[in-house]
Amino acid sequence: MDRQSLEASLGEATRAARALLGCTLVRTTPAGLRRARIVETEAYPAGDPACHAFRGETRRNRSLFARRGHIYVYRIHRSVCLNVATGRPGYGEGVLIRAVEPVEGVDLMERARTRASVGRQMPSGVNLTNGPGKLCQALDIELELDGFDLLAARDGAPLRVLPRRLAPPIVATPRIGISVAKNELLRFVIRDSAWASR
DNA sequence: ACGGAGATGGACT
DNA sequence: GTCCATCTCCGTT
Repeated sequence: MDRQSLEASLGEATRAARALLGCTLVRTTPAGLRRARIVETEAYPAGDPACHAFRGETRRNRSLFARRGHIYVYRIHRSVCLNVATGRPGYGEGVLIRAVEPVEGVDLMERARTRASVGRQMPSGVNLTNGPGKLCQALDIELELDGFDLLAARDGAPLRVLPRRLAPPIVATPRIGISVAKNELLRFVIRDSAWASR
């Protein structure tokens, strides 16, 4: 099977996970503006047992079934994770954003991470955003943003994604932290990025 | 009402 | 590598 038909069989999520690499997340809060480049993603296609939508739609995973571009934000232990839905309505699938590279508003990110890490070592450098929970802390992404439509967002919206100029070099690896479908190459990283999680 | 699981992060050995 | 903090949702009672 060639790569195109393989990706087609895995759904839109895989293409989107690659396409999001190099794009810029723009976060606007009363505190100011933060920008960060996406350097690591994971695809969770429809029909994948590791996908939160695998067992059908529930109140929690509702946003994964929304139209392409809606975000699915959920809590895991003490962390919050950010996903972008990629399917047509009724197809639960999406992309987990696993790491970003700070571009603007680093001071705000440091403050947000420090606030969320009271009593622990102050996060800095790559440690600011090199994990799915860390980037949500740094960008103040909370559960309230669950269901927000990224693609309808305009200038000044709480969260936007801006297209990249050039397609970056990409490395595919197995996904991290899951208990099923561990061997699928559905984690995508910008090659040699220092800002990836591992 | 209750128990368990979870796409994690941080501290520590 | 190991441990565990601490929360939400979900399936079952």
